[in-house]
Amino acid sequence: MVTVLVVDHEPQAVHELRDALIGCGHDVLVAEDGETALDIASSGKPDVVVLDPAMPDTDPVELIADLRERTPVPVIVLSERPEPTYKVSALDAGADDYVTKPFDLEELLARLRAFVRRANAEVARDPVVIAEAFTVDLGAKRVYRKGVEVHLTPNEWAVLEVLVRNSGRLVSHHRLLREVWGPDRVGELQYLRVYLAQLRRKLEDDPSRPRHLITEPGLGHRFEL
Amino acid sequence: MVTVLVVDHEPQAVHELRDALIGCGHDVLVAEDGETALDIASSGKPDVVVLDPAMPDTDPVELIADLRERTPVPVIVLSERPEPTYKVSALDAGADDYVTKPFDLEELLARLRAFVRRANAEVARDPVVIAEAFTVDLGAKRVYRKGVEVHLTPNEWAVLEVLVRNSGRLVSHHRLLREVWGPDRVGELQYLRVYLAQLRRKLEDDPSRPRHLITEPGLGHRFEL
DNA sequence: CGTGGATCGTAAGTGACCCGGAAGGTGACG
DNA sequence: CGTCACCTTCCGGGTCACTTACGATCCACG
Repeated sequence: MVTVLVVDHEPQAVHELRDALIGCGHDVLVAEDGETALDIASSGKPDVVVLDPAMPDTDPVELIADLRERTPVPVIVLSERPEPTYKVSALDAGADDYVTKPFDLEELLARLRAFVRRANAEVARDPVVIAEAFTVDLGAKRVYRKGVEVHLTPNEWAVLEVLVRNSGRLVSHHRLLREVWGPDRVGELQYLRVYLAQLRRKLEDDPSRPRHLITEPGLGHRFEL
Repeated sequence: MVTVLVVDHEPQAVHELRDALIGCGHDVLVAEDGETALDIASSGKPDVVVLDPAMPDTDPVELIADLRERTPVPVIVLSERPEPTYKVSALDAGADDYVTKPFDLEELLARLRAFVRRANAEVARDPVVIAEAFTVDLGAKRVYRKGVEVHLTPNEWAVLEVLVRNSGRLVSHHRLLREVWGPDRVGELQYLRVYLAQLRRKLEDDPSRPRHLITEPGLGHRFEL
């Protein structure tokens, strides 16, 4: 299963591309502006990003550079502009490929496959994370503590999963809320306090002095091995 | 230094490409048939292969597959044939990119850079900046000094991040204030003095004679490795 | 050489905000 | 009707951002 993030401001183009990709058995995420694209991409879910640089309020070259800074995910630029100088600046900003519209869908898919093949050759992801106090099986969606399974509610699991998939990295309040509760609740900081407290109570040896589920005041949270 | 293996049967095309690449400071190896190409590529020297599939006695798709079997080096196909089916079969055989002749030299060079960059990026995933007195992990948003983590407040981190991401370059007061505090507070120079002082106290060996966090009087600040 | 102004560095104080903990209300579901 | 998960509210304690004040340094100019 390949997860593709489509970044495009044109709803019709998004739908065409989306349907085509889903039809080929891919999983598709959509971002209609640069901000959302950065959030989703740095969540680590997409295996590849397909980007249409024609977006209002967003400098595409800057967006590519921002993406590249946060995540190693391959970026394919899909543009109407065939000028070589444009291609060069996009590629130098950190894009991995540049396809000119109108494009052949089969070709785009082949290029996608080429990148995914390359990414898979690099690392086989280990879906089981073993911390000092507990073990998380991301594939089976289960958590064990001292050998016995701990039951987590759906929200608790969602929070833990985001943190563990970004092990060691800081996850902002904003991003955590967006990924678990959706973009409408990004202001509800209290949710995070409640669920982090519940996770600590269930998983940490000393919930009042957490070893793995760390809060960085004012910034976000971090899962520490 | 990037070493490029040019695989082409046409001597004139080889020379043009060769001169252009050398002119840009690259090192160039040449193979005029598939056999030689496989030999050179599996020697491990080339960082990237540029392949013209128009060769007698050699099936280009098979050649690509053979290359891919022996070495992970990226392969860029450079062909006169723009038909998508051709591109698809080349990409699926293991090619990493497909450029149609006539091609723009700048574009080809940019695509080369993209592959080389990616190859190098595999080693250094998270951007980590190591200064003499301390280490900054931009991905994890953490700072270490003499091996132990130093806690930074959100504002302290924001200032440090902007400076480190522009390592060596001068960042104006105006820009620093805008990026950390927003466009409404670009006049509050005192903020910068306070937070720079705090950062120096936490990170520099001799805060009163800073080695890394430099003030350029009247202009702005600079992070020096 | 002396003086004044501008810029910089340092040190506190204070109010606002953020965090953790606890607990109650609500709706879904069996 | 009981249970479970989710959301919401309240509160005490601690941290941090911003402010003010003052001394140091540098430079221009008389």
